[in-house]
Amino acid sequence: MSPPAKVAPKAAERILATAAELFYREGTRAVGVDEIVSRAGTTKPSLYRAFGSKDQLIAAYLTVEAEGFRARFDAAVDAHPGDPRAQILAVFDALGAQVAEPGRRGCALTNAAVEYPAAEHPGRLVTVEHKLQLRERLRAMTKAMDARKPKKLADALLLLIEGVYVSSQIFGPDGPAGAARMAAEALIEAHTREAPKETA
Amino acid sequence: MSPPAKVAPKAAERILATAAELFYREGTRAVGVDEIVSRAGTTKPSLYRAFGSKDQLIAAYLTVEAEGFRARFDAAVDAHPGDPRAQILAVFDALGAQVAEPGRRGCALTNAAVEYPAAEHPGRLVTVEHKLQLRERLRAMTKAMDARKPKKLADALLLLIEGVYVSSQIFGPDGPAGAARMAAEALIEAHTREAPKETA
DNA sequence: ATCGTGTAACCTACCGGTACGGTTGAACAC
DNA sequence: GTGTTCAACCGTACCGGTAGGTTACACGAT
Repeated sequence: MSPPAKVAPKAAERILATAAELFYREGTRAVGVDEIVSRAGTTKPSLYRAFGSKDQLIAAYLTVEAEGFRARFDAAVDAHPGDPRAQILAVFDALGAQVAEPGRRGCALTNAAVEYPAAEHPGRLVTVEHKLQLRERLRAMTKAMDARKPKKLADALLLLIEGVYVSSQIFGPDGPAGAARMAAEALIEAHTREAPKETA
Repeated sequence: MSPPAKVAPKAAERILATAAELFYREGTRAVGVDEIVSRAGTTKPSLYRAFGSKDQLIAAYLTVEAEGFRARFDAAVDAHPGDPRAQILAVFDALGAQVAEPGRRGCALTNAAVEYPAAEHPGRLVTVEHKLQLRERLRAMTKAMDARKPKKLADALLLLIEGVYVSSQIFGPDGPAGAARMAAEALIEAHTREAPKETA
């Protein structure tokens, strides 16, 4: 009477969920595998059978985080079909709301890249690919709004986004992150205004 | 004939210099005290006599980094006395040049704050104070240029600065950091333009 | 029989931190 | 000049704890 129903969360899932919470809160380097498995109510062999190594567990955690980011990004975009300017501003609104949540500590992907400078680290690879995707998506949107220099505008917006992520964890809730949306508007305006010399 | 001349660099100085290099390159959590003292040609007791703990050594390292930042900031500001707009753009130029240097990995202070979420960590305290100072200095400059919303403009510029620092270590030299100066100009322009209707 | 799991022990390496004893050099009395 | 003293400064050797990672094996359910 329960076709695909697994009521028992598998050990691997519990490990990943527990690791995600601890990794995000304290940083991946600060959390040991012993703590993860004991909080997940399982044991080290299960972790190593399912993920191979701590580094690969970190990569799996970051992959989940990247999917979450994309989901929020898509939600903001889908709320304003055909209006790239409104889409980007919605992204900034969602971003502002997210970093204001208690317990938030910026972007898990970015944080991991800071923690692991080595280019070959599995977690870093996930981060780099994700950020390249983000850059591309922003570029597509700035092109769609006929910005004068779409790549520059997209990069400027990306700087704001990363700035929001890191500054929100250094300054508190009243930090510079609150200026992001207005800045994004101003940058978009500056790149799309018909202005001094005009081009269509 | 050489009153303050010490040709022999003391152990503490060597430790701090070595630690600074390793900490910046690899992250503070990735570097053990054993590696520091062995590369510095000394031993652990010297480290603990001079700095008390690894955390305090990290704080000392970050203090040095903060002084370096202030020195570069001052140099950019002093190059354009009485012209806050040019001062800020000079800061962005210096920033762009700095993060383009090989081996650079963003802001040591910011990176440390990401590594240590705990508010009480000595290194984090150094970072938070330094960033608050930076915010204040930017505010003073945006006020001096009669920006319409000087605090918002200063915060937006701060977001760009942090964005440059973190994105430069995720994307390579062709990353979004290259858009920072232009974005800063646009934001300053937007905050100082003589309103929708133009006047010179 | 097989798969997923937990038990329990074990490994090497390294972590941050310390008790203690040696070396040096300037200051002093003679 | 010589001998003594004393405080910095320093290194040897070591501590307990924990890190990530591995092994062999037993168990229960499908």
